[in-house]
Amino acid sequence: MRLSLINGRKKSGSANNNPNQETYPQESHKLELLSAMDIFQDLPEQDVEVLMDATPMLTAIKGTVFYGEEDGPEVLFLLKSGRVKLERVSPDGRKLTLAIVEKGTFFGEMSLVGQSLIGTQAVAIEDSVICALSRHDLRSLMLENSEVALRLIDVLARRLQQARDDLQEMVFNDVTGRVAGLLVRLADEETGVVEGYSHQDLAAMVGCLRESFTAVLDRFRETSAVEIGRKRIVIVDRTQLDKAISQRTGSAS
Amino acid sequence: MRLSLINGRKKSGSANNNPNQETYPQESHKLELLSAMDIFQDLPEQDVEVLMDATPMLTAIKGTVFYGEEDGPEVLFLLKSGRVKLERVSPDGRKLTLAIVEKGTFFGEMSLVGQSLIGTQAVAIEDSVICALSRHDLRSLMLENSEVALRLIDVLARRLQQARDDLQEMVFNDVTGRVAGLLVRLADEETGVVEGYSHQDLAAMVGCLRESFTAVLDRFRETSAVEIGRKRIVIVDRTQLDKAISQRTGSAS
DNA sequence: AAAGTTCGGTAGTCTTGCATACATAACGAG
DNA sequence: CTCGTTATGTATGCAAGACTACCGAACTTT
Repeated sequence: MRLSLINGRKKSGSANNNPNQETYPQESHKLELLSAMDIFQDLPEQDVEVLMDATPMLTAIKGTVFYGEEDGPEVLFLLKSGRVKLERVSPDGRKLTLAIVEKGTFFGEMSLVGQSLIGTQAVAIEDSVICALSRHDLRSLMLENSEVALRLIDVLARRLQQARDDLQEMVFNDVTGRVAGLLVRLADEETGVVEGYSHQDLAAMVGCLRESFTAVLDRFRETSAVEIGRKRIVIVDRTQLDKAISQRTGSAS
Repeated sequence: MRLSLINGRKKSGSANNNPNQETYPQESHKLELLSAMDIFQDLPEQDVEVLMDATPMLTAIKGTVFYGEEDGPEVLFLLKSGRVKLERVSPDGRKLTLAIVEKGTFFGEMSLVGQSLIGTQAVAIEDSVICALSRHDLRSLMLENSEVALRLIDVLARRLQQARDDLQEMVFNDVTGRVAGLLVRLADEETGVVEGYSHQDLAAMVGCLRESFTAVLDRFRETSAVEIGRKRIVIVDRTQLDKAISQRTGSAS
């Protein structure tokens, strides 16, 4: 399925390759963190400072479900650092991962509409620092700073396109094709490595059973398309994966 | 699946119950039509007039694929009257209906991003009158009128939620559940009538074969949950449909 | 009214992937 | 180093639904 990483802005302001090095947030970090947000790029620094005072900051450690157990407040979450997974849970406990949110961008957009993220859970998959911007504050921010609104629209439009791509892939492709697509999308461009996800995690992204995922993966291994390690998959022959994808999809995006 | 009608604003300004009565658009209509758009509600009338001059108007007769054969211009479409279906087509010809757009709202939002509606076709399912607003014009409009941007954000956020709901329903529900959900959503509140869609159309909305749809529908008929006519389905016992939906989904929305 | 086209009903085969049930291995905390 | 936990490998029955192949009825176009 077309599930993709929801990226913040590309150019990473400063070099932070040691996510674990970062400790609990301090006021001094806030300014830097906020101005790194994708939707605040055009915002003058002084406005960011004002914003800073209005947004409480919280830290979620890896594995925490920090939103979604029950209806939360109407706020837009700003992910400063770390990574967050948005997922839906069926009554019988199956899970579907809708998206993975990377640092520098927002989530919880339903708060914009006055509804909270219905039925959606937000889970930190890495230690994360998150701001909560109230609906009201965001609204007045956007009224005064149209550029922020335009950025937001831009991002929302992309995500809508993305969500529809996901749906399309779910309908037109079988599990094999979806798994292939997922691997290609998750893999590191250079090395072809997909790391940090269990089969369970990956299965929740393509909407199938863990067993089915394992089986598909194993078929790829037999044909030497991939190599498998614990929580680690390496794409060896990408052409095979590509072929599996375009079986029925054609190609697209 | 959760596929829903994308509605314009509820209160229909004037009484137009005779869509077929309406002929080709005249300048005199334009003002009225434009101010009925959901995203232009807060716009002062004079601004609407300016806008009016900038937007070419076109008419698409029922059945026309007026966008998507090849990449079109980067515009936001404003649907003045009629109805439009957004669909994806797989290389082997299968179709998936993403959404049905009703009059008074927009579509083609991807154009804002510089990506077109990739792989998406827009088909008029009723004779429709459509405006095309250029990316540039929309942008300047929003910069001067933040309320328009806010409305747009509101609508986009809802659609994103909707698209994710669709995805969830596709993954968690079987065809029976999806069909039940679709019927309930499409049916007239009062009468329970779903009219104007062929089995083929409906199958494309839940992402299954026409034959499968017919089979499911027939099972509902056997248990007297629905009555069937040509291009017409009447929900008789809604509780049965509801039961089929919540089999695995729980409920949601 | 004749021909063509869309619509809907049915039936049988075959594949996919779900559901279930274990088994084994790697890891991590004590 | 041991025990509990997490991650992964495998196997098998079974049902849903895709795919294929028709057939007749209703509509519509000329």
